[in-house]
Amino acid sequence: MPELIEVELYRRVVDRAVGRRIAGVDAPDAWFCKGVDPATLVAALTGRTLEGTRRRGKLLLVDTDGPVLGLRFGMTGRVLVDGAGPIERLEYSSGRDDPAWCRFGLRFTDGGDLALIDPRRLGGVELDPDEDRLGPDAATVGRAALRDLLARSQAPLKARLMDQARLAGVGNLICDETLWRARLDPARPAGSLTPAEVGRLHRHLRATIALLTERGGSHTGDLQAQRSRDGRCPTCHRLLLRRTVGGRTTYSCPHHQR
DNA sequence: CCGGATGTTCACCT
DNA sequence: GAGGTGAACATCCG
Repeated sequence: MPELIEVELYRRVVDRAVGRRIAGVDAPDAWFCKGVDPATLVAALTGRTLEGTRRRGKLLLVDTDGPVLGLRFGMTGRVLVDGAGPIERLEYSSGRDDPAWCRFGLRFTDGGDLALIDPRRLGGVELDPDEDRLGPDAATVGRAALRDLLARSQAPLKARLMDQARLAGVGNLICDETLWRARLDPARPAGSLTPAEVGRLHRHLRATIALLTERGGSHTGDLQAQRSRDGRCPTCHRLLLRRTVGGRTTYSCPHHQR
């Protein structure tokens, strides 16, 4: 699930726990603790109070009166506070809930808790993550900054937009939906966009993020509904082109996207 | 049974 | 240096 949109929903969930004090930490999976061993993580967080939450791209940051806790969700991670997640009616899970999938947890002194559930284990937790390894957040990036991060690059437009070090938060689904709405070919060299095209991309990037957030997730796009072999362009109903761009499966309309 | 999936990192090529 | 590819992680779904 997690792209920028989902992580923002998770941030609001974790925000419910701000002000609480950590009574205990569960870190049963050393592999899930990135750059720290579980014992160090437990010691660093126990007794701390949550002071606030932030998000940069797909990285969820939890400020405490001690270290900053970084939460990543990979492809299948989600977070629960006091057993509850975001108000998500389109949760795709088929009712599975294996306790072994809880990769990290906080117990609070008020009796509540936070749990990071991640079946595929592609997410992770980190202490004091290096936030500057990420580019500006895609939800708020300015037009000039977007222009600059695309300029002079021969890489495919899609690869550049999904390069988290240059622009943070855009995942495969948001990217395809945005480029379809902006009528831009994902394989175009990033640096080949005209100023008008950059403006269009900037407008559609923000509009698409806002729309999909309102609809409830990265998977609610119009193009997403056609993301299958015989998918067709929602606008002209021609068969969509399916190929790999920037290492990811990409759908686009060869008629509309240039 | 097989392939692919909303992500990231790293080794290894060109 | 810039890009590209494939592997790895573990599970579900078509």
